[in-house]
Amino acid sequence: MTKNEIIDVLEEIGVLLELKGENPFKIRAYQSGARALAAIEEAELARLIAAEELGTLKGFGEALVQKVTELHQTGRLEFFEKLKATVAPGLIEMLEIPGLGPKKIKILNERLGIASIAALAEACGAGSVAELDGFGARTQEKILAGIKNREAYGRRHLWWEANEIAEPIAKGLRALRGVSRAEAAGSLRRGMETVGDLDFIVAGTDVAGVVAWFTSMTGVVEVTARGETKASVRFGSGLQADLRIVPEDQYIFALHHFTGSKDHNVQMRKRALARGLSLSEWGLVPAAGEGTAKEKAALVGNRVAAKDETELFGALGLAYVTPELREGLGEIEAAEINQLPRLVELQDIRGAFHNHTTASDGKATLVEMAAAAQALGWEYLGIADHSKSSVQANGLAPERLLKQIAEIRALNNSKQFTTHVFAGTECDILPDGSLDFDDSLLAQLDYVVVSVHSAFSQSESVMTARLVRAIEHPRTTMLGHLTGRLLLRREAYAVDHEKVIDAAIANGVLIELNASPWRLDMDWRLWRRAVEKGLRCVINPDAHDVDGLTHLRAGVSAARKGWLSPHHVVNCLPLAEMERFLGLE
DNA sequence: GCCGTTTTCGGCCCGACTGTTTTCAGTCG
Repeated sequence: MTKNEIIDVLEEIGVLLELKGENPFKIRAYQSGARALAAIEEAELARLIAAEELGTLKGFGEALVQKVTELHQTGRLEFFEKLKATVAPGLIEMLEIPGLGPKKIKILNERLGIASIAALAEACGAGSVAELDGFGARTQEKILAGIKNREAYGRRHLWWEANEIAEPIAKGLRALRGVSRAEAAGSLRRGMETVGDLDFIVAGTDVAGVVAWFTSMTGVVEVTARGETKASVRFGSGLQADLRIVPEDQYIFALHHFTGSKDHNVQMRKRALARGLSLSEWGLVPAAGEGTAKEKAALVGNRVAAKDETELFGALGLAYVTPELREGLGEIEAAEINQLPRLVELQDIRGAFHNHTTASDGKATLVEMAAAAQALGWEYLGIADHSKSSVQANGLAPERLLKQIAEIRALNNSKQFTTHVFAGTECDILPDGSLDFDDSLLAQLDYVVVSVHSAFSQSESVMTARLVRAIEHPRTTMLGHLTGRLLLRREAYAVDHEKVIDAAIANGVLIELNASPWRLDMDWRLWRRAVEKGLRCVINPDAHDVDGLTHLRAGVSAARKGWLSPHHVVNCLPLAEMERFLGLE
């Protein structure tokens, strides 16, 4: 069994033990065992097991050593099988309902025989839940609402949409009396492609005023918690937002803590401990001595002061790590030796290539798009409307494309805009990997984007061969949206990323980082290794209207998560160099 | 279940909030 599969088993054991009402510290032992495994390499685990040295891992005693060894060697664990057989699967699902934890689920199961969400809903409807000790009418209502909302509200939200809500809230918080600093933390701040909820950290004194403002914002449909220093609200979209108010001198620690990620925080705390310090949301304090972390942090002079995150990282001997990199994927090691990359920024981008107009399925004309690009300060704008096979997108037949090329040349000659317009196409990759236009037509264009818009359900090997064939076409400049995924809506089609990346490198073809908030494709997790192997990136907004050009920002965010520097991203080149790159001199 | 001794048991992270209680247990992060 692989390391990740073993981690999953340990975590599931933790959940099952929770439902059985086991000793919480035993549960934690399994959870920390899973975390310890996550921190080591697959090969290291194999070596430790072979050398019978697994027990040297912190948190691994006799029981965990035996269980992990058994899983690794046989792929099974009798203890786990037996445990699973004693817990109804419906109980695990019930943990997803807010307000229900293992204790309450256990009572529901033992007293009312409830073993599924359906049975729970029924019991709530009949009023029998409210009659249980420790339950009441409010709890019963909350459970029912939780079941009802699970479908609609349980889902994640696009970064772009969440950010559009978060930005004005952060601004509003900062404008409040008694608030010195306020920021959105969490996965939103890390630039994750989707976010679960919003976290706002506020440094301030007028605590009651902040809570009152937060819970009465427009768009709030429900206040799910309201306390002195914390509050939670829900918007109509189902998006939840949490607020935390802390004293000014703890703000940086709270901001860092709630920005995460969990893996990053675990590594940071470990590093602090190795230096005799304890890092938490309250501060950075000596690890030894009496008292809780909060009490220690409250002692003036005890806490390491940090007025910004640069000082926080500095206190642990690290260069500043930008939030996008805080995924526990080597950023601490790089920060330790001051080898973090100079990441690409929105201001580095000089233009982009994958954009549509009213000629195909865009909502703005060529002139409107050019005007918008100029307003954004772009040196160049590439127009790549759909090709004829994309009938659903009003793809251009050869005559219409020729006409558009002439229009673009005329627009450039007119000097109406300082932004130069490149004539391109988003040419369909047909199911067999051939392109939708003849070579003679493609040769008249400044560049060619090739993309898949049909036959999504091909097998991985067929799809991979199809993409590779298109990449090998001599007229191909860049590959559009590698996997065709639509975040939260449509799965990626099956494709061997490695083979496609290798083919792109071998043929000098760019792979696009499609900046549409629904795509962000190719995924940021693949970029770091790909550019190390020699791939070059182009960040394209795939704009279908004037506003769509601003999606570039989401693409830059994803590029930063992929450790990309300006020299990896060709549309950081100024116009003259870009023309040379495209062979247009 | 793990750990570290004051070395085989007792402690293990904890603060905030809610709802049900009337002094606190359960949940959440």
